[in-house]
Amino acid sequence: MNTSKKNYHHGDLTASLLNAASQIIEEQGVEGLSMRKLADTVGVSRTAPYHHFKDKNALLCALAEKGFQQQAQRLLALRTQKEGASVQLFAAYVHQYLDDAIQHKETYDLMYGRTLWKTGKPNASLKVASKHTFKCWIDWVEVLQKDSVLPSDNTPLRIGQTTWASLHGLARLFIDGIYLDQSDLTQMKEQMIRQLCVSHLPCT
Amino acid sequence: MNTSKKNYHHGDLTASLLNAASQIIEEQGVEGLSMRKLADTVGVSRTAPYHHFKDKNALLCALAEKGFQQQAQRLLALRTQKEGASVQLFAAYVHQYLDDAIQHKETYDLMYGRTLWKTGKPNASLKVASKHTFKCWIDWVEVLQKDSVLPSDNTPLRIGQTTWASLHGLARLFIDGIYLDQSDLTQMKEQMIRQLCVSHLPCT
DNA sequence: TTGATATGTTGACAGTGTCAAGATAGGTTT
DNA sequence: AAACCTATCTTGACACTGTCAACATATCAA
Repeated sequence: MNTSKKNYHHGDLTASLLNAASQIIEEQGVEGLSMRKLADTVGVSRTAPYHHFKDKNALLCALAEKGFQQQAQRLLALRTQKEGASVQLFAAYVHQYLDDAIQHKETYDLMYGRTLWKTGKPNASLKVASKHTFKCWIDWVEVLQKDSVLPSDNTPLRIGQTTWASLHGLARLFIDGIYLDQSDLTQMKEQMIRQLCVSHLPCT
Repeated sequence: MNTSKKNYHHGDLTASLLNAASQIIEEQGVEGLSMRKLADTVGVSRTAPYHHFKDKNALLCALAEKGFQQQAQRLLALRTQKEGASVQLFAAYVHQYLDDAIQHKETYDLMYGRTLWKTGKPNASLKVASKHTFKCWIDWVEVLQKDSVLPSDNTPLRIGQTTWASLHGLARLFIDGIYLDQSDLTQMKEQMIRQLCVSHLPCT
């Protein structure tokens, strides 16, 4: 059929490839993933994967897409979780976002790195998934603005863009190995929260 | 001699390689640079460059180092330039930093990308150069704190780290092709400045 | 002149992504 | 049941990559 591959020769190569690729990337990064090695780990010949993914790029897009879906779900969960003040929820999100990004460095890099967005061509469905994730973020930003957590001197889009850019930048510095001191991270996260929130400098 | 290569066979291969490589990278990015093509453009055989650079990595490090030196000089120039209020100077720097990063995307990526810092091993002298550039930044941050442009609720190091991370994040989003709308950039830069500066919310 | 050393060359090896041509196995149609 | 189509997998091949080893030569010092 179309969607569900039955036991042809391998079983379910599509899924096996995605799983193996995901693991290799988590361990060695995108640079460590080669189609040939991947095929070898799964136990098929070099070109077998090309019957399931047009390209190496297509495989990576599919992988990244899964990451975006997970992140979108996490964002939605946060919005519904109404217990606790918004400020603390936001602070918790910042911590979570960065911890998560750093714990899964390589996946984060796959999702937001130039391998997919610049060098390769992002898939149509990958674009959709990432835009949806971003929309979830913007929606939450709007709420945070109403709760006076984030500044209201601009549209939710702009505030969402710049605040996210800040988080992204911090994440990248650690992920790319420019900053390495994990001990700095905690303090930087807290400073970043102060920088982003309205309550940054309490007016009297 | 040691430093100045005279007219041996080629003339000055070291410099020629750096120039050609720099140009290729500006045009096609790091991914578009291959040692073989580079040697070909310069007009030598494939392995000739290896007598001037131990590695492809070493060549890239040398290239990035030049970038850091330029940036450090620009930072120093800003600090001595005392005309105009500090706030406006800082705003101008933010604009310049991002415009420059985006205009020379590929060089920026070389300097701060994972190609050098994560995948490859950054040179000893590259580390020195980048640290020096960063120190220039921190020194200026200290001044900006005293001028009440940047917040003083933390050390110059921390403030410097987080503010720079924000700029870096914004730069990366455009460089990596995640954001493409140049028209958004102007507004995002201005919002970012507001986010970073103390005057963000004027206290009455 | 005699070396030493810096610089350049060709040949080779292992690795990469991916196309083309052929084999086979599964499901569908007659 | 036989015939056929198509999804899947295979081997072979090509052009590309970084870089090592061995060899050639040009330049400078003794």
